[in-house]
Amino acid sequence: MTEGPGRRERKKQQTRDTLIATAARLFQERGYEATGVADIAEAADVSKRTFFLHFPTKEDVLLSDGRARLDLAIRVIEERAPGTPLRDALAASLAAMIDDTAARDLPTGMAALRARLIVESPAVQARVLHTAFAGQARIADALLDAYPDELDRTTAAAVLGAVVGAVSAAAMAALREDGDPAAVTEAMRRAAAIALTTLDSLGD
Amino acid sequence: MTEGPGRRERKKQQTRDTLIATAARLFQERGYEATGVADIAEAADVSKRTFFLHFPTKEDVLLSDGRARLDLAIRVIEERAPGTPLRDALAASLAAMIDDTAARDLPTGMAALRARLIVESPAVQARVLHTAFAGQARIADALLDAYPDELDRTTAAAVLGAVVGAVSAAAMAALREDGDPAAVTEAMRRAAAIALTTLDSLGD
DNA sequence: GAATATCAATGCACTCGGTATACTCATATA
DNA sequence: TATATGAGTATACCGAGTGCATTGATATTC
Repeated sequence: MTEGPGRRERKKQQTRDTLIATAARLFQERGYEATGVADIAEAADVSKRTFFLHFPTKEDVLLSDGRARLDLAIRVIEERAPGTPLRDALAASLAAMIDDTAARDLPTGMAALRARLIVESPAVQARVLHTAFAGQARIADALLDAYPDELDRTTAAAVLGAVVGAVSAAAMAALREDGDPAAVTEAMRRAAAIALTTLDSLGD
Repeated sequence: MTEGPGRRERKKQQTRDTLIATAARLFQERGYEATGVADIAEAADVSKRTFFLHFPTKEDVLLSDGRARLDLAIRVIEERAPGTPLRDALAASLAAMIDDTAARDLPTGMAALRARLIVESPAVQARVLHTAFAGQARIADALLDAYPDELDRTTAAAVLGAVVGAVSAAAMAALREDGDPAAVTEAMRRAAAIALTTLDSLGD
């Protein structure tokens, strides 16, 4: 009895993977706006209805791995070593996300595609921002749980907003200037470092 | 010959104002999602097509005054007194936006409505974020123009991202906790102050 | 091993935001 | 008075996303 998911679950996952790969290819070839959900479904040989069974919106097919990355960031905070200072926990959480992106997405070219589409499609941009914002709120909650004596809810939100805002904006600026992935990653790290200084002034 | 816009222009403005007022009322009464563009147009006694002649999307009818506020922020930076330190210029720009919001929107109830809709409608939330992000990039450009020796493009983006991100996240958190406008404004000011400390570490 | 429950996927009709086109008519201008 | 402009209209259309009833493969129970 090999554990693991059964055939049904595996087929479901396969459908999902096919949809992601197909969408990525079509977006690459024709551009985001010019590719309809019906086209993706057609090319993946499933119904349009099936697409929406797997992804709530067209944009989400691009952000499929975002939740895993968010979980990672939160886990880093929750599983910190006892006595870890707030600043270090947040820095580690950020670094984990950036490293994970660099390690997983950059080689596959997914990061590059996503970057291109973020720059060229306002709809994607809006969706990414919204997702990031929601994720940042969850991290803020985790941080508040972990350091209840040093933070209140609004301050936690402000700190996370500053950090995520800085990283996002820097990444976008770097993307627009030159798309080199290494340069973008470096810009994100620098922005994170800058924004983390907000924590140094908290005990006033 | 009274100067000013002619009758045509006045009627156009009137149509626009009617649309904004009608939309606000309907959103108030029925909620955002439950109100269609067709409903708004119908209630304002114009065609649906006319609505889209005035506003590019349904969300934009709520954000009609955003551009003026952005122009204000940029003007504050451009018209700073010679020798004003970077930090003070940015702080003044931010304060001007927050004050303008408090002064203009809070009395009319428009801020309260917008706040309610931001919290309850993901679509509005995404649109507001996107607008804020685009605006923040323009302020970053203005800041870069004003202080070319102290900033590079990525750093300017990071700093503005931190500030706007902090203020946005804090405002949202305060909105969710209790909708009191004074509390929200106060949270925004505190977040701005926190995020501005990023500037203290720039000369390293 | 047959009966039954579950659930991914389907087909279809529908809503709604947004657009294209071709038009009307009041207002502005010469 | 003649002409040009541009706000608003009617209509048909597109694409994203949903509701609903159905099918068929896989999982579970007896």
